[in-house]
Amino acid sequence: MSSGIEHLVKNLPLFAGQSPTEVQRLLKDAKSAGVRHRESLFNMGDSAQFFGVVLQGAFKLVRLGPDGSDTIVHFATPGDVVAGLVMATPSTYPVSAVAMGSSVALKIPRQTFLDTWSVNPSIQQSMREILFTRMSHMHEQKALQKAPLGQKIAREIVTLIERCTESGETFLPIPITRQEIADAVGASVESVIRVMSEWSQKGYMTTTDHVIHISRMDKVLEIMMGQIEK
Amino acid sequence: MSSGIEHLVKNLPLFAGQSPTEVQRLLKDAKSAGVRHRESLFNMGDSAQFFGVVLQGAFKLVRLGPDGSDTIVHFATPGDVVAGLVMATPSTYPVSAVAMGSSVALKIPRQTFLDTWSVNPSIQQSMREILFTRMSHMHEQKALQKAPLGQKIAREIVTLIERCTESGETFLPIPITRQEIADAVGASVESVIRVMSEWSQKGYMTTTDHVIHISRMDKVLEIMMGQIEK
DNA sequence: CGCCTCTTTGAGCTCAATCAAGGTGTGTGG
DNA sequence: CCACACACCTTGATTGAGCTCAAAGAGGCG
Repeated sequence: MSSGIEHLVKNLPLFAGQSPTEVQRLLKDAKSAGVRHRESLFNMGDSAQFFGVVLQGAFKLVRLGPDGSDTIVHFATPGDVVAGLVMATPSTYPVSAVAMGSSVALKIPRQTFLDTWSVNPSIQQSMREILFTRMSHMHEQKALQKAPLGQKIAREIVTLIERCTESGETFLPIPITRQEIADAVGASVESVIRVMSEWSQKGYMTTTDHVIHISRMDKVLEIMMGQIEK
Repeated sequence: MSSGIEHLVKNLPLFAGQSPTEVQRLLKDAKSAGVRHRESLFNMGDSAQFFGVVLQGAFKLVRLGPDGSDTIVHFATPGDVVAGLVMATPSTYPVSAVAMGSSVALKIPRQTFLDTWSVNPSIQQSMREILFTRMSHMHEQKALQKAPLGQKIAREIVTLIERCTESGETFLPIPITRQEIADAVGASVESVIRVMSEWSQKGYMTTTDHVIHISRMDKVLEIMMGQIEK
């Protein structure tokens, strides 16, 4: 464990209630890894030797479609566990984890998972909660399949902001491109741009350096709820 | 536990490797419940007092959209665990589980989960695998969002058949309506009918009493792979 | 300056949604 | 036994949201 990381780890809800010595054991052979923008923590298809806990920044979990276009399956934000489910059985990563902006993650070896994590009920509990959140999110998204594109985009942005910031903030602290939003909601870049440009023109939000700032959260929430047309 | 159920339980991969006495404990206060076609095992919003293990038939996990239309989030088939994730914390069911055809499920109280399941690493492992499968399935589905409707329907049917039958079978042993397929792939009934009617006319499949039988699996697989137009 | 990534805008087209109507089979009650 | 409701399937006509293709502007960087 490098210095300067401990405090980040301490604050993770994931480890809440664990004794310091137990945390030691849970992090046996763990390394913190800085990953630069666009670089990946692990790649789809690689043998899954470790799982990750996001400490800073964000990672997109990407699956390439058969045609080459890729789909963003999840945005992993600080506190999130990635590839936790694949540790159970020897296998390969089902997705790639690519950093969005400079990011930091703990890389924890599979063996530590098998030895320590899988027999710690409290950690298992935390991981179930994380999974549950992710699952709910996917379900909601599925339920919105037939909703207009604007609604999907609004929801994606809003929930991402909620997950990344102290409540009340109105900007998304991770750099995200229109293409990434498109990959996340299952739309084409052009369509995403058309929708979001309109919002910019109406003064609902601005984008600077790939960072989205919402100025009219009320309006965006209305769109998200489907109470507004377009 | 009623009679005639034991053998079903014995064969579940979920309990593989558990000693008989441990199985006893895992099933403390569990009841097997027969549920008739269209009736529900539990409803979205109800306080989550128990989770389920599907023994026979199938359950659709349904979420109602805000507009009233509902979305099928998952088809739970024998061996599947439903509402397993919500046992961790006291909460309400995030979906309804509705039987498709006469079905049977074990209802296992939350307390048993907390006492026994959550501290049994081997069971936890099995549940992780089940979750992983479900997660993969959702990811795949998300990756197909932009694929033509036929491809989505074909995939849904084929994977459902795989999960419900010994490998090699070519029919879906649970009664499913076009509406349900539509709700599962996120399309309108009419569109599903148009696609499937064409397949029937071409002799790829037949439907009798809501049971789908595939006669040209080769063709259906080609459609699923996107190698065929329409 | 050329290359790269990302954004933008326009034009045309297509797939699937919607609306509307009708058909079939089953159960139910008079 | 008929009538009626109900749940599901089918077909047609129309429409529109979003996709595709095409072209080009706007920063950042070696």
